[in-house]
Amino acid sequence: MEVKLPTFDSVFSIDCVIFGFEAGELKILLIERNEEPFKDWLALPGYIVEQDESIDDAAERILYELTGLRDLHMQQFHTFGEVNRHPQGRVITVAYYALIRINGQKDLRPVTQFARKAFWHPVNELPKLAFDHSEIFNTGFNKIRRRLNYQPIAFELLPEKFTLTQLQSLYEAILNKKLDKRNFRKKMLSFGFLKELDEKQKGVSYRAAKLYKFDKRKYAKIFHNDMSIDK
Amino acid sequence: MEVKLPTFDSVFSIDCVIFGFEAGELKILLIERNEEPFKDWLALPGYIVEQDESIDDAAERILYELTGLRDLHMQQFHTFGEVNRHPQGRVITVAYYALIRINGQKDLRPVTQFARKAFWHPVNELPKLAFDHSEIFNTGFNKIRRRLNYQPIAFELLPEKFTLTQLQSLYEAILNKKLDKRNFRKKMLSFGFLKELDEKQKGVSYRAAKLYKFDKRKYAKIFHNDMSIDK
DNA sequence: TTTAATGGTGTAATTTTCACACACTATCTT
DNA sequence: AAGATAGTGTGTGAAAATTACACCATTAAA
Repeated sequence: MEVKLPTFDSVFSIDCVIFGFEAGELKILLIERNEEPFKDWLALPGYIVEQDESIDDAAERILYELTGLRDLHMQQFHTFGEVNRHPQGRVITVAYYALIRINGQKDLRPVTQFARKAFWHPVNELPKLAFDHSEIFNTGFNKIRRRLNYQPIAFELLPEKFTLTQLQSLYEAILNKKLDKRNFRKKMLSFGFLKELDEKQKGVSYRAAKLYKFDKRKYAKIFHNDMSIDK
Repeated sequence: MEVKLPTFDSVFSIDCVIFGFEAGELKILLIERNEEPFKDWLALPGYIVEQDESIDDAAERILYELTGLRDLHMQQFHTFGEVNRHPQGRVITVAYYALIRINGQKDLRPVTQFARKAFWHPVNELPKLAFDHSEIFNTGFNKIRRRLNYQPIAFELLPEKFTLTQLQSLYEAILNKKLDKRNFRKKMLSFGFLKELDEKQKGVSYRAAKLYKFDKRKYAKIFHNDMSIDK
């Protein structure tokens, strides 16, 4: 059974790679497509940009429509423009990423019929995705890995109050390697933008860890410049 | 006198920020436009992507048509998608950069009528450019400044054989600060990818400096991995 | 009270970064 | 040929950052 699809001329689209961290695992947000092409496939949340919206606005709108998530701070990271990346015609897509705390309460509700559902999936063992979305994901993952070194992106993935162990295991998940506990703590604390709280973890069946907060104001003061190389 | 211009729907374009280094100064390639809008203005080389070419291919073609330069290694660095960035309609542009040696011999010849001429202009004291090209330039300049720290891009700007002083002054031009000569040399040589030649500079009226080459193969061996943070 | 699980801590060796100044060489000028 | 000019080339010590490494402390559950 052949499905006849419309084709189109130049179209812009947006695709989103949204990272979350839950249960010690790094995850991304996927949707199950409800439309041809690639009906029933898993894909990154993505759709077509309208005439009268900037691409940044489009990214926010599209993510919301497909997943119900709003007000993330998304950043563009690459544009994919191979001729045949979309079977229906010429579609150039601008890829965005964001990092957010996964919030168990809020569930993910697509607003359009275009996605059947949206859900978190561990970044390890990702299935094959629609279009060139696997490649888009990989490019995005490499970007945030690099960016982790000079931007405070990890804190967007953790709850407001977190333990140093949680922070470390997030770094380990992103960088995909083990870090030394003592050195990690020493270094993180030396930056001076972590605020130690008077609270402790609750509900654990072992010694409770201290909680910390990321202090944006201190961070901004410390790093008005970048951390460049030489002198 | 009002000029009536066609408008268009979604269009992709490419704009190129091409860096060169000459006479101790960092320069970029500009064109003088010969078409409305912004006729007679200075602009980055840029034009519209065809239906049947990838954006990477388009970047090469467009740069060639507007400046006569070919076979550069261009890399995309950002996509600009504000709604009103182009007065004639919706144009989303993917910006590319490249770094090349300025070669006095070859002159710059636009192949299309769209550019009246193409020429090198120092990055300091840039005039106001057409469209949002000043912003595109700034974004690109910041990108290469950062990339200088982890990619061997400086060597693309120098002649094949160069002195350490030339290399240092290029770094200084990009980073816009003075570096210490002894520390710079020590560090550069410590990387191990500079090959010292038996030749010396010629035609200077002072002690001639040793010439060096960038050794791609050694570079590749040394940096198969990235230079990440911690352990 | 024991066990299981994780929290929390310090030091020494090594490497990297940084600040800093002067003698050398080639050419040009007089 | 002597001196001026202009850029080349080199080393060290202090300070800071990075790395490797192991054990006791605390809590809750069994």
